[in-house]
Amino acid sequence: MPELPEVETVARDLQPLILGKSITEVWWSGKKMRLPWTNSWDRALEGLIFTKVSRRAKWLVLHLAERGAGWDWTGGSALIAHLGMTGQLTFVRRGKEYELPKDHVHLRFGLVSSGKKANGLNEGLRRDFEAGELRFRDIRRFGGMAYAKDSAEVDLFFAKHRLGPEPWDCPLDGWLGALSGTKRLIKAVLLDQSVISGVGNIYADESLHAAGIHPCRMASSFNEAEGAKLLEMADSVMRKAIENRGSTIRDYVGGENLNGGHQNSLLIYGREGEACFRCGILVKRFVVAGRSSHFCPVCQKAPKDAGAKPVRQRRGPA
DNA sequence: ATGCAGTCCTGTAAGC
DNA sequence: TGCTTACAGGACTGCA
Repeated sequence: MPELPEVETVARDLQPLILGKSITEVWWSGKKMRLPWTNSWDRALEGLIFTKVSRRAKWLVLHLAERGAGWDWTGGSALIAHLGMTGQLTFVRRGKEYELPKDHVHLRFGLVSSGKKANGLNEGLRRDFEAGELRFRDIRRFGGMAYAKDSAEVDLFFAKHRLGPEPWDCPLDGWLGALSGTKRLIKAVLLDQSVISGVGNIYADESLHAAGIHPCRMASSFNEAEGAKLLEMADSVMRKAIENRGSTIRDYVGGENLNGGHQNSLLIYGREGEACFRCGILVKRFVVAGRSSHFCPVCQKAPKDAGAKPVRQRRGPA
């Protein structure tokens, strides 16, 4: 499930692979995605050159320039992608297409080297100028891609989605204000992209565990130290996950179709019934804020009025 | 205005 | 063995 660290890994992988390449053709499966593709974008994209790959929260931004535009130019048009739950955005070298799964592929962008010498383009990043295709694959189609024809449209797109700051950009006073000003459980607040962006279910559980806070705590019950601690843990948990190239629970792959490595470092998510690494007590799982939530009943003390719905224990093999 | 439940979507695996 | 059903969850919609 791609969250900020997974999307950051895709961005870092893709940048050197597609930088300086131009789009020769666009193919769409015709299947409806969460972010609906529009046929008329195909013609507009042909001939455009990738100049930069960036990320905002869980969104990927593939910046494009018109042929002849300055190489250091990063404004202008862009392809914006969200990976949803099972989205994969990878660069596939020509001739290697059939080494990768071809089911559930919804968008393919044919790419060739622009043939231009780089003026100001970081030579170190251009390690590969082979032709190939940028491929969007998404089993559940909760993700999708959109084209924004200029920087104003890119800005409008992100304004519409009302993304809050990422953990490392989140001012403490704003965060504490958001906690005190809501009647929601802390788990729901962590997952609210307009309050703090980039955190999904996995890293919300990891952050709460690292901070020793139960997911059913009312956000408004936090004192300053608790709020600061949680923000600090969200920051460090995400940074470590980025270092490990994200977590592959099932379908996530980076921009080079490689699995992440952080799934082996998760301390609480997916560990129901296993011993807490800190205290040895068995990890529990409840549905909180409509999401499966993993926590340690000792390290993360439950509030007296915890109102989570118990989840039926999954039986292992007989 | 606020918060919650329901919805989408398909592969996987539990359970009968 | 084979079928049915529950589950995974990001972001949005609709309702109370």
